[in-house]
Amino acid sequence: MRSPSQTFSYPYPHPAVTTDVVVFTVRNNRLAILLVKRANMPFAGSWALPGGFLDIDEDLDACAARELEEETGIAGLYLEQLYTFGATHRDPRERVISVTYYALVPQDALTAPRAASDASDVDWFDFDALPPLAFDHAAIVQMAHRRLVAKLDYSTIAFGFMPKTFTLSELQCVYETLLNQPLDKRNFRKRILAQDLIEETGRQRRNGKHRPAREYRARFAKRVEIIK
Amino acid sequence: MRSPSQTFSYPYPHPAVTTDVVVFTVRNNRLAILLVKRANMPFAGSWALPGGFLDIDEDLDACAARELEEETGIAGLYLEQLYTFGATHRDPRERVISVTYYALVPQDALTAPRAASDASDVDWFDFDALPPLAFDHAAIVQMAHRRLVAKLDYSTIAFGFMPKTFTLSELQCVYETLLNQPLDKRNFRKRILAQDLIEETGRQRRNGKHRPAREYRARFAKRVEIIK
DNA sequence: GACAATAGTGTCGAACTTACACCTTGTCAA
DNA sequence: TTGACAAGGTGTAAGTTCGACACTATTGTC
Repeated sequence: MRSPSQTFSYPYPHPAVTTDVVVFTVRNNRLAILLVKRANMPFAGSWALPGGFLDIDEDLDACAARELEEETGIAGLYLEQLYTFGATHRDPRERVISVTYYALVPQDALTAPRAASDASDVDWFDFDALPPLAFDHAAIVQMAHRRLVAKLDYSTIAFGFMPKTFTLSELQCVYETLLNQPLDKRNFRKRILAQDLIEETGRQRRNGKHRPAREYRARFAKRVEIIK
Repeated sequence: MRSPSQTFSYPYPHPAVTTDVVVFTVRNNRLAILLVKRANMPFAGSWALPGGFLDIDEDLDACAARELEEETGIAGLYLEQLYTFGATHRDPRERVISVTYYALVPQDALTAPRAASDASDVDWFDFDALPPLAFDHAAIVQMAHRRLVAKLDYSTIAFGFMPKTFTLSELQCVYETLLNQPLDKRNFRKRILAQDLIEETGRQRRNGKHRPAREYRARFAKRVEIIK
Protein backbone atom coordinates (compact mmCIF):
# COMPACT_ATOMS: atom_id res chain seq x y z
CA MET A 1 0.00 0.00 0.00
CA ARG A 2 0.99 3.59 -0.49
CA SER A 3 1.86 6.02 2.28
CA PRO A 4 1.36 9.60 1.14
CA SER A 5 2.81 11.16 4.30
CA GLN A 6 6.29 11.64 2.81
CA THR A 7 7.71 12.51 -0.60
CA PHE A 8 10.33 10.88 -2.77
CA SER A 9 12.87 12.99 -4.65
CA TYR A 10 15.11 12.25 -7.59
CA PRO A 11 17.68 14.32 -9.46
CA TYR A 12 15.83 13.58 -12.72
CA PRO A 13 12.10 13.32 -13.35
CA HIS A 14 10.76 9.76 -13.16
CA PRO A 15 7.63 8.41 -14.80
CA ALA A 16 5.11 6.41 -12.84
CA VAL A 17 4.80 2.74 -13.78
CA THR A 18 1.57 0.77 -13.80
CA THR A 19 0.45 -2.65 -14.92
CA ASP A 20 -2.84 -3.40 -16.68
CA VAL A 21 -4.32 -6.79 -17.42
CA VAL A 22 -6.61 -8.00 -20.20
CA VAL A 23 -8.43 -11.09 -18.92
CA PHE A 24 -10.19 -13.07 -21.64
CA THR A 25 -12.81 -15.72 -21.29
CA VAL A 26 -15.30 -17.44 -23.57
CA ARG A 27 -18.81 -17.00 -22.24
CA ASN A 28 -22.03 -17.99 -24.02
CA ASN A 29 -19.96 -18.79 -27.11
CA ARG A 30 -18.59 -15.28 -27.22
CA LEU A 31 -15.20 -13.90 -26.39
CA ALA A 32 -15.41 -11.62 -23.37
CA ILE A 33 -13.04 -9.52 -21.28
CA LEU A 34 -13.05 -8.35 -17.70
CA LEU A 35 -13.42 -4.63 -16.99
CA VAL A 36 -13.65 -2.55 -13.85
CA LYS A 37 -15.52 0.71 -13.37
CA ARG A 38 -13.15 3.36 -12.08
CA ALA A 39 -14.04 4.82 -8.70
CA ASN A 40 -11.55 7.71 -8.85
CA MET A 41 -10.35 10.47 -11.13
CA PRO A 42 -9.33 10.58 -13.87
CA PHE A 43 -11.99 8.79 -15.90
CA ALA A 44 -14.06 8.16 -12.75
CA GLY A 45 -17.10 6.16 -13.77
CA SER A 46 -15.47 4.90 -16.97
CA TRP A 47 -14.77 1.26 -17.62
CA ALA A 48 -11.10 0.33 -17.70
CA LEU A 49 -8.74 -2.60 -17.51
CA PRO A 50 -7.90 -3.82 -14.02
CA GLY A 51 -4.48 -2.51 -13.04
CA GLY A 52 -2.60 0.02 -11.00
CA PHE A 53 0.66 1.44 -9.76
CA LEU A 54 3.77 -0.64 -9.25
CA ASP A 55 5.08 -0.86 -5.72
CA ILE A 56 8.72 0.11 -5.58
CA ASP A 57 9.90 -3.28 -4.32
CA GLU A 58 7.53 -5.43 -6.34
CA ASP A 59 8.19 -7.39 -9.52
CA LEU A 60 6.14 -6.44 -12.57
CA ASP A 61 4.39 -9.81 -12.76
CA ALA A 62 3.52 -9.63 -9.09
CA CYS A 63 2.08 -6.17 -9.50
CA ALA A 64 -0.19 -7.31 -12.31
CA ALA A 65 -1.40 -10.27 -10.25
CA ARG A 66 -1.91 -8.16 -7.13
CA GLU A 67 -3.85 -5.41 -8.87
CA LEU A 68 -6.01 -7.95 -10.63
CA GLU A 69 -6.85 -9.65 -7.37
CA GLU A 70 -7.38 -6.40 -5.46
CA GLU A 71 -9.78 -4.98 -8.01
CA THR A 72 -11.63 -8.10 -9.11
CA GLY A 73 -10.98 -10.89 -6.63
CA ILE A 74 -9.55 -13.11 -9.36
CA ALA A 75 -6.25 -14.78 -8.51
CA GLY A 76 -4.08 -17.66 -9.65
CA LEU A 77 -4.10 -16.92 -13.37
CA TYR A 78 -1.05 -17.27 -15.57
CA LEU A 79 -0.31 -13.75 -16.75
CA GLU A 80 1.77 -13.29 -19.88
CA GLN A 81 3.36 -9.96 -20.62
CA LEU A 82 1.88 -8.31 -23.70
CA TYR A 83 3.43 -4.94 -24.47
CA THR A 84 4.48 -1.73 -22.76
CA PHE A 85 2.56 1.43 -23.54
CA GLY A 86 4.24 4.73 -22.81
CA ALA A 87 2.96 7.51 -25.04
CA THR A 88 3.74 10.80 -23.35
CA HIS A 89 0.19 11.94 -22.62
CA ARG A 90 -1.67 8.70 -22.18
CA ASP A 91 -2.47 9.66 -18.58
CA PRO A 92 -3.53 13.23 -17.78
CA ARG A 93 -2.06 13.18 -14.26
CA GLU A 94 1.60 12.58 -14.97
CA ARG A 95 3.84 10.55 -17.25
CA VAL A 96 2.76 6.94 -16.86
CA ILE A 97 4.30 3.85 -18.42
CA SER A 98 1.97 0.84 -18.44
CA VAL A 99 3.33 -2.67 -18.68
CA THR A 100 0.40 -4.74 -19.90
CA TYR A 101 -0.44 -8.41 -19.45
CA TYR A 102 -3.07 -10.76 -20.70
CA ALA A 103 -4.57 -13.92 -19.28
CA LEU A 104 -7.13 -16.55 -20.16
CA VAL A 105 -9.65 -18.03 -17.79
CA PRO A 106 -12.02 -20.98 -18.28
CA GLN A 107 -15.73 -20.37 -18.18
CA ASP A 108 -16.25 -22.52 -15.11
CA ALA A 109 -13.70 -20.60 -13.03
CA LEU A 110 -16.04 -17.64 -13.15
CA THR A 111 -16.39 -17.20 -9.48
CA ALA A 112 -18.30 -14.01 -10.06
CA PRO A 113 -15.71 -11.23 -9.73
CA ARG A 114 -16.28 -8.76 -6.90
CA ALA A 115 -15.37 -5.10 -7.08
CA ALA A 116 -12.94 -3.71 -4.53
CA SER A 117 -10.05 -1.29 -4.15
CA ASP A 118 -10.17 1.45 -6.80
CA ALA A 119 -13.02 -0.24 -8.66
CA SER A 120 -16.66 0.53 -7.98
CA ASP A 121 -17.90 -2.25 -10.22
CA VAL A 122 -16.57 -5.24 -12.16
CA ASP A 123 -18.09 -7.11 -15.05
CA TRP A 124 -17.48 -9.20 -18.14
CA PHE A 125 -18.17 -7.60 -21.53
CA ASP A 126 -18.52 -9.29 -24.89
CA PHE A 127 -15.46 -8.42 -26.90
CA ASP A 128 -17.45 -6.96 -29.77
CA ALA A 129 -19.68 -4.87 -27.54
CA LEU A 130 -17.18 -3.07 -25.33
CA PRO A 131 -18.06 0.22 -23.69
CA PRO A 132 -15.78 3.24 -24.22
CA LEU A 133 -12.61 2.62 -22.24
CA ALA A 134 -10.46 4.93 -20.13
CA PHE A 135 -6.95 6.03 -21.15
CA ASP A 136 -5.56 4.11 -24.14
CA HIS A 137 -7.07 0.88 -22.91
CA ALA A 138 -8.94 0.29 -26.16
CA ALA A 139 -5.59 0.06 -27.95
CA ILE A 140 -4.30 -2.36 -25.31
CA VAL A 141 -7.35 -4.56 -25.75
CA GLN A 142 -6.89 -4.56 -29.52
CA MET A 143 -3.29 -5.63 -29.23
CA ALA A 144 -4.15 -8.38 -26.76
CA HIS A 145 -6.77 -9.68 -29.16
CA ARG A 146 -4.36 -9.71 -32.09
CA ARG A 147 -1.85 -11.64 -30.00
CA LEU A 148 -4.48 -14.12 -28.87
CA VAL A 149 -5.66 -14.86 -32.40
CA ALA A 150 -2.11 -15.12 -33.74
CA LYS A 151 -1.15 -17.61 -31.04
CA LEU A 152 -4.10 -19.87 -31.81
CA ASP A 153 -2.24 -21.13 -34.86
CA TYR A 154 1.06 -22.09 -33.38
CA SER A 155 0.42 -22.72 -29.71
CA THR A 156 -1.91 -24.51 -27.35
CA ILE A 157 -3.27 -21.22 -26.07
CA ALA A 158 -6.89 -22.25 -26.59
CA PHE A 159 -6.62 -24.77 -23.77
CA GLY A 160 -6.32 -21.80 -21.44
CA PHE A 161 -10.06 -21.34 -21.87
CA MET A 162 -10.94 -24.92 -21.01
CA PRO A 163 -11.89 -26.22 -17.59
CA LYS A 164 -10.05 -29.25 -16.18
CA THR A 165 -12.23 -31.62 -18.16
CA PHE A 166 -14.15 -30.94 -21.32
CA THR A 167 -15.62 -32.56 -24.38
CA LEU A 168 -14.33 -32.28 -27.92
CA SER A 169 -17.44 -30.36 -28.92
CA GLU A 170 -16.77 -27.82 -26.22
CA LEU A 171 -13.18 -27.42 -27.36
CA GLN A 172 -14.27 -27.05 -30.96
CA CYS A 173 -16.79 -24.46 -29.90
CA VAL A 174 -14.02 -22.38 -28.28
CA TYR A 175 -11.91 -22.55 -31.43
CA GLU A 176 -14.88 -21.56 -33.55
CA THR A 177 -15.60 -18.62 -31.29
CA LEU A 178 -12.01 -17.39 -31.37
CA LEU A 179 -11.56 -17.90 -35.11
CA ASN A 180 -15.07 -16.67 -35.77
CA GLN A 181 -15.72 -19.41 -38.31
CA PRO A 182 -17.21 -22.90 -38.30
CA LEU A 183 -14.85 -25.87 -38.39
CA ASP A 184 -15.37 -29.35 -39.78
CA LYS A 185 -16.02 -31.72 -36.90
CA ARG A 186 -14.11 -34.71 -38.27
CA ASN A 187 -11.06 -32.74 -39.33
CA PHE A 188 -10.99 -30.87 -36.05
CA ARG A 189 -11.04 -34.05 -34.00
CA LYS A 190 -8.36 -35.65 -36.16
CA ARG A 191 -6.06 -32.69 -35.77
CA ILE A 192 -6.53 -32.26 -32.04
CA LEU A 193 -6.13 -35.95 -31.27
CA ALA A 194 -3.06 -36.20 -33.55
CA GLN A 195 -1.34 -33.54 -31.44
CA ASP A 196 -1.58 -35.92 -28.52
CA LEU A 197 -2.20 -33.09 -26.10
CA ILE A 198 -5.39 -34.41 -24.57
CA GLU A 199 -6.48 -37.77 -23.18
CA GLU A 200 -9.77 -39.36 -22.25
CA THR A 201 -10.71 -39.35 -18.60
CA GLY A 202 -12.73 -42.52 -19.16
CA ARG A 203 -15.88 -40.77 -18.01
CA GLN A 204 -18.74 -39.32 -19.98
CA ARG A 205 -20.45 -36.01 -19.72
CA ARG A 206 -24.12 -35.23 -20.26
CA ASN A 207 -24.58 -31.74 -21.70
CA GLY A 208 -28.25 -31.90 -22.61
CA LYS A 209 -31.11 -34.18 -23.43
CA HIS A 210 -29.15 -36.32 -25.85
CA ARG A 211 -26.22 -38.71 -26.22
CA PRO A 212 -23.46 -37.94 -23.66
CA ALA A 213 -19.93 -37.13 -24.86
CA ARG A 214 -16.55 -38.50 -23.85
CA GLU A 215 -14.72 -36.39 -21.35
CA TYR A 216 -11.10 -35.32 -21.98
CA ARG A 217 -8.40 -33.54 -20.02
CA ALA A 218 -5.18 -31.82 -21.11
CA ARG A 219 -2.14 -34.07 -20.87
CA PHE A 220 0.20 -31.34 -19.64
CA ALA A 221 0.06 -30.23 -16.04
CA LYS A 222 -1.64 -27.17 -14.61
CA ARG A 223 -0.23 -24.37 -16.70
CA VAL A 224 -0.86 -24.76 -20.37
CA GLU A 225 2.40 -24.56 -22.24
CA ILE A 226 2.41 -21.91 -24.89
CA ILE A 227 4.76 -22.78 -27.71
CA LYS A 228 6.47 -19.50 -28.58
CA MET B 1 19.61 15.89 -21.84
CA ARG B 2 19.37 15.84 -18.08
CA SER B 3 19.68 18.83 -15.81
CA PRO B 4 20.81 17.77 -12.32
CA SER B 5 20.53 21.21 -10.79
CA GLN B 6 17.04 20.59 -9.40
CA THR B 7 15.16 17.66 -7.92
CA PHE B 8 11.81 16.11 -8.73
CA SER B 9 9.52 14.94 -5.94
CA TYR B 10 6.57 12.60 -5.89
CA PRO B 11 4.20 11.49 -3.12
CA TYR B 12 5.07 7.85 -3.95
CA PRO B 13 8.40 6.33 -4.97
CA HIS B 14 8.86 6.06 -8.73
CA PRO B 15 11.13 3.68 -10.57
CA ALA B 16 13.49 4.89 -13.27
CA VAL B 17 12.70 3.77 -16.81
CA THR B 18 15.29 2.91 -19.45
CA THR B 19 15.28 1.45 -22.92
CA ASP B 20 17.84 -1.06 -24.20
CA VAL B 21 18.27 -2.26 -27.76
CA VAL B 22 19.54 -5.54 -29.20
CA VAL B 23 20.80 -4.85 -32.72
CA PHE B 24 21.41 -7.97 -34.79
CA THR B 25 23.32 -8.32 -38.00
CA VAL B 26 24.76 -11.18 -40.03
CA ARG B 27 28.49 -10.67 -40.50
CA ASN B 28 30.90 -13.18 -42.03
CA ASN B 29 28.08 -15.72 -42.08
CA ARG B 30 27.61 -15.41 -38.36
CA LEU B 31 24.90 -13.76 -36.31
CA ALA B 32 26.33 -10.80 -34.41
CA ILE B 33 25.04 -8.15 -32.02
CA LEU B 34 26.10 -4.64 -31.20
CA LEU B 35 27.49 -3.88 -27.74
CA VAL B 36 28.88 -0.80 -26.05
CA LYS B 37 31.53 -0.67 -23.34
CA ARG B 38 30.22 1.23 -20.35
CA ALA B 39 32.14 4.37 -19.44
CA ASN B 40 30.42 4.92 -16.08
CA MET B 41 29.46 3.09 -12.92
CA PRO B 42 27.93 0.68 -12.34
CA PHE B 43 29.58 -1.99 -14.47
CA ALA B 44 32.08 0.56 -15.82
CA GLY B 45 34.27 -1.23 -18.36
CA SER B 46 31.70 -3.99 -18.94
CA TRP B 47 30.04 -4.58 -22.27
CA ALA B 48 26.33 -3.85 -22.33
CA LEU B 49 23.43 -3.22 -24.68
CA PRO B 50 23.11 0.32 -25.98
CA GLY B 51 20.41 2.11 -24.04
CA GLY B 52 19.69 4.65 -21.35
CA PHE B 53 17.20 6.64 -19.36
CA LEU B 54 13.88 7.80 -20.73
CA ASP B 55 13.37 11.54 -20.97
CA ILE B 56 10.17 12.55 -19.24
CA ASP B 57 8.56 13.95 -22.39
CA GLU B 58 9.83 11.34 -24.82
CA ASP B 59 8.04 8.32 -26.27
CA LEU B 60 9.52 4.92 -25.52
CA ASP B 61 10.34 4.19 -29.17
CA ALA B 62 12.01 7.56 -29.53
CA CYS B 63 14.11 6.95 -26.45
CA ALA B 64 15.38 3.65 -27.81
CA ALA B 65 16.26 5.26 -31.15
CA ARG B 66 17.93 8.23 -29.49
CA GLU B 67 20.04 6.22 -27.10
CA LEU B 68 21.09 3.89 -29.89
CA GLU B 69 22.19 6.80 -32.01
CA GLU B 70 23.89 8.64 -29.15
CA GLU B 71 25.94 5.66 -28.09
CA THR B 72 26.70 4.03 -31.42
CA GLY B 73 25.98 6.51 -34.21
CA ILE B 74 23.48 4.10 -35.79
CA ALA B 75 20.14 5.64 -36.76
CA GLY B 76 17.17 4.95 -38.96
CA LEU B 77 16.52 1.35 -37.92
CA TYR B 78 13.08 -0.10 -37.38
CA LEU B 79 12.96 -0.93 -33.68
CA GLU B 80 10.42 -3.48 -32.48
CA GLN B 81 9.54 -3.71 -28.82
CA LEU B 82 10.67 -6.99 -27.28
CA TYR B 83 9.83 -7.23 -23.57
CA THR B 84 9.97 -5.19 -20.40
CA PHE B 85 12.37 -6.29 -17.68
CA GLY B 86 11.70 -5.05 -14.19
CA ALA B 87 13.09 -7.41 -11.55
CA THR B 88 13.49 -5.46 -8.33
CA HIS B 89 17.27 -5.54 -8.08
CA ARG B 90 18.39 -5.67 -11.68
CA ASP B 91 20.17 -2.33 -11.26
CA PRO B 92 22.20 -1.66 -8.08
CA ARG B 93 21.55 2.10 -8.15
CA GLU B 94 17.81 2.24 -7.87
CA ARG B 95 14.70 0.49 -9.12
CA VAL B 96 14.95 0.47 -12.91
CA ILE B 97 12.42 -0.82 -15.43
CA SER B 98 13.90 -1.48 -18.85
CA VAL B 99 11.72 -1.54 -21.95
CA THR B 100 13.75 -3.49 -24.49
CA TYR B 101 13.76 -3.39 -28.27
CA TYR B 102 15.41 -5.31 -31.04
CA ALA B 103 16.39 -4.38 -34.57
CA LEU B 104 17.98 -5.94 -37.62
CA VAL B 105 20.53 -4.27 -39.84
CA PRO B 106 21.93 -5.43 -43.20
CA GLN B 107 25.61 -6.17 -43.48
CA ASP B 108 26.22 -3.38 -45.95
CA ALA B 109 24.73 -0.72 -43.69
CA LEU B 110 27.63 -1.29 -41.33
CA THR B 111 28.89 2.21 -41.31
CA ALA B 112 31.37 1.34 -38.59
CA PRO B 113 29.68 2.38 -35.33
CA ARG B 114 31.41 5.08 -33.30
CA ALA B 115 31.41 5.26 -29.55
CA ALA B 116 29.99 8.34 -27.87
CA SER B 117 27.92 9.50 -24.92
CA ASP B 118 28.09 6.99 -22.05
CA ALA B 119 29.99 4.44 -24.15
CA SER B 120 33.76 4.28 -24.26
CA ASP B 121 33.79 1.72 -27.04
CA VAL B 122 31.38 0.04 -29.46
CA ASP B 123 31.75 -3.20 -31.37
CA TRP B 124 30.02 -6.12 -32.99
CA PHE B 125 30.29 -9.52 -31.29
CA ASP B 126 29.49 -12.91 -32.71
CA PHE B 127 26.36 -14.14 -31.00
CA ASP B 128 27.98 -17.32 -29.77
CA ALA B 129 31.06 -15.59 -28.42
CA LEU B 130 29.60 -12.81 -26.32
CA PRO B 131 31.58 -11.29 -23.45
CA PRO B 132 30.01 -11.15 -19.97
CA LEU B 133 27.30 -8.52 -20.03
CA ALA B 134 26.28 -5.88 -17.50
CA PHE B 135 23.01 -6.03 -15.55
CA ASP B 136 20.58 -8.68 -16.83
CA HIS B 137 21.50 -7.96 -20.43
CA ALA B 138 22.43 -11.58 -21.11
CA ALA B 139 18.80 -12.54 -20.43
CA ILE B 140 17.58 -9.76 -22.72
CA VAL B 141 19.85 -10.98 -25.52
CA GLN B 142 18.61 -14.54 -25.07
CA MET B 143 15.01 -13.46 -25.33
CA ALA B 144 15.70 -11.35 -28.40
CA HIS B 145 17.35 -14.34 -30.05
CA ARG B 146 14.42 -16.63 -29.26
CA ARG B 147 12.05 -14.09 -30.76
CA LEU B 148 14.19 -13.70 -33.86
CA VAL B 149 14.37 -17.44 -34.51
CA ALA B 150 10.65 -17.93 -33.82
CA LYS B 151 9.74 -15.19 -36.28
CA LEU B 152 11.81 -16.70 -39.07
CA ASP B 153 9.10 -19.30 -39.57
CA TYR B 154 6.07 -17.13 -39.88
CA SER B 155 7.32 -13.73 -40.96
CA THR B 156 9.57 -12.03 -43.46
CA ILE B 157 11.94 -10.99 -40.69
CA ALA B 158 15.00 -12.36 -42.48
CA PHE B 159 14.72 -9.65 -45.12
CA GLY B 160 15.69 -7.20 -42.41
CA PHE B 161 19.23 -8.46 -42.79
CA MET B 162 19.34 -7.97 -46.54
CA PRO B 163 20.64 -4.91 -48.37
CA LYS B 164 18.45 -3.24 -50.99
CA THR B 165 19.47 -5.77 -53.61
CA PHE B 166 20.80 -9.24 -53.11
CA THR B 167 21.10 -12.64 -54.74
CA LEU B 168 19.20 -15.77 -53.82
CA SER B 169 22.41 -17.36 -52.63
CA GLU B 170 23.02 -14.48 -50.26
CA LEU B 171 19.48 -14.75 -48.91
CA GLN B 172 19.82 -18.48 -48.46
CA CYS B 173 23.07 -17.93 -46.63
CA VAL B 174 21.35 -15.63 -44.13
CA TYR B 175 18.65 -18.22 -43.51
CA GLU B 176 21.25 -20.93 -43.03
CA THR B 177 23.11 -18.77 -40.56
CA LEU B 178 20.01 -17.98 -38.54
CA LEU B 179 18.67 -21.52 -38.56
CA ASN B 180 22.14 -22.92 -38.10
CA GLN B 181 21.56 -25.64 -40.68
CA PRO B 182 22.10 -26.11 -44.40
CA LEU B 183 19.09 -25.78 -46.71
CA ASP B 184 18.41 -27.40 -50.05
CA LYS B 185 19.01 -24.86 -52.79
CA ARG B 186 16.16 -25.92 -55.05
CA ASN B 187 13.57 -26.15 -52.31
CA PHE B 188 14.69 -22.83 -50.84
CA ARG B 189 14.36 -21.01 -54.15
CA LYS B 190 10.99 -22.59 -54.81
CA ARG B 191 9.64 -21.53 -51.44
CA ILE B 192 10.97 -17.98 -51.53
CA LEU B 193 9.81 -17.33 -55.08
CA ALA B 194 6.39 -18.84 -54.35
CA GLN B 195 5.89 -16.27 -51.59
CA ASP B 196 6.12 -13.58 -54.23
CA LEU B 197 7.95 -11.25 -51.87
CA ILE B 198 10.95 -10.54 -54.06
CA GLU B 199 11.39 -9.58 -57.68
CA GLU B 200 14.30 -9.50 -60.11
CA THR B 201 15.94 -6.15 -60.66
CA GLY B 202 16.91 -7.27 -64.16
CA ARG B 203 20.57 -6.82 -63.37
CA GLN B 204 23.20 -9.36 -62.48
CA ARG B 205 25.73 -9.34 -59.72
CA ARG B 206 29.28 -10.67 -59.85
CA ASN B 207 30.32 -12.03 -56.46
CA GLY B 208 33.55 -13.74 -57.49
CA LYS B 209 35.42 -15.27 -60.38
CA HIS B 210 32.52 -17.33 -61.59
CA ARG B 211 29.06 -17.17 -63.05
CA PRO B 212 27.19 -14.02 -61.94
CA ALA B 213 23.85 -14.31 -60.15
CA ARG B 214 20.55 -12.58 -60.76
CA GLU B 215 19.89 -9.64 -58.51
CA TYR B 216 16.63 -9.36 -56.55
CA ARG B 217 14.97 -6.79 -54.38
CA ALA B 218 12.16 -7.02 -51.83
CA ARG B 219 8.74 -6.20 -53.30
CA PHE B 220 7.51 -4.35 -50.22
CA ALA B 221 8.65 -0.82 -49.58
CA LYS B 222 11.32 0.35 -47.17
CA ARG B 223 10.30 -1.26 -43.93
CA VAL B 224 10.05 -5.00 -44.09
CA GLU B 225 6.63 -6.02 -42.89
CA ILE B 226 6.72 -8.51 -40.08
CA ILE B 227 3.66 -10.68 -40.12
CA LYS B 228 2.65 -10.99 -36.50
C1' DG C 1 40.10 -25.40 -74.20
C1' DA C 2 40.12 -27.54 -69.77
C1' DC C 3 39.24 -26.54 -65.06
C1' DA C 4 37.32 -24.30 -60.97
C1' DA C 5 33.51 -22.20 -58.81
C1' DT C 6 28.97 -20.86 -58.19
C1' DA C 7 24.17 -20.23 -60.60
C1' DG C 8 20.25 -22.29 -61.89
C1' DT C 9 16.73 -25.94 -62.84
C1' DG C 10 12.50 -30.51 -62.26
C1' DT C 11 10.54 -34.80 -60.57
C1' DC C 12 8.76 -38.15 -57.67
C1' DG C 13 7.00 -40.02 -53.34
C1' DA C 14 5.39 -39.04 -48.70
C1' DA C 15 2.89 -36.44 -45.61
C1' DC C 16 -0.55 -33.44 -44.69
C1' DT C 17 -4.96 -30.88 -45.59
C1' DT C 18 -9.52 -30.48 -47.03
C1' DA C 19 -14.12 -31.69 -48.39
C1' DC C 20 -17.79 -34.45 -47.51
C1' DA C 21 -22.46 -37.94 -45.18
C1' DC C 22 -24.13 -41.27 -42.35
C1' DC C 23 -24.89 -44.14 -38.32
C1' DT C 24 -25.03 -44.13 -32.98
C1' DT C 25 -26.68 -43.17 -28.55
C1' DG C 26 -29.14 -40.93 -25.46
C1' DT C 27 -33.71 -38.11 -23.90
C1' DC C 28 -38.40 -37.17 -24.19
C1' DA C 29 -43.14 -37.36 -25.33
C1' DA C 30 -46.97 -39.51 -27.50
C1' DT D 1 -42.71 -49.10 -26.78
C1' DT D 2 -41.68 -46.53 -30.19
C1' DG D 3 -40.63 -42.72 -32.95
C1' DA D 4 -38.77 -38.04 -33.22
C1' DC D 5 -35.17 -35.16 -31.88
C1' DA D 6 -30.44 -33.70 -30.82
C1' DA D 7 -25.84 -34.09 -30.45
C1' DG D 8 -21.87 -37.64 -30.53
C1' DG D 9 -18.88 -40.10 -33.24
C1' DT D 10 -16.54 -42.06 -37.44
C1' DG D 11 -13.45 -42.83 -42.83
C1' DT D 12 -12.07 -41.94 -47.42
C1' DA D 13 -10.57 -39.84 -51.56
C1' DA D 14 -8.57 -35.81 -53.97
C1' DG D 15 -5.60 -32.07 -53.82
C1' DT D 16 -1.73 -29.71 -52.02
C1' DT D 17 2.49 -29.14 -49.89
C1' DC D 18 7.08 -30.67 -48.49
C1' DG D 19 11.41 -32.98 -48.84
C1' DA D 20 14.89 -35.59 -51.04
C1' DC D 21 17.71 -35.73 -54.75
C1' DA D 22 21.79 -34.57 -59.42
C1' DC D 23 22.93 -32.49 -63.31
C1' DT D 24 23.68 -28.58 -66.77
C1' DA D 25 24.93 -23.49 -67.46
C1' DT D 26 27.86 -19.56 -67.20
C1' DT D 27 31.77 -17.01 -65.98
C1' DG D 28 36.85 -16.34 -65.08
C1' DT D 29 41.47 -18.25 -64.96
C1' DC D 30 45.38 -20.72 -66.39
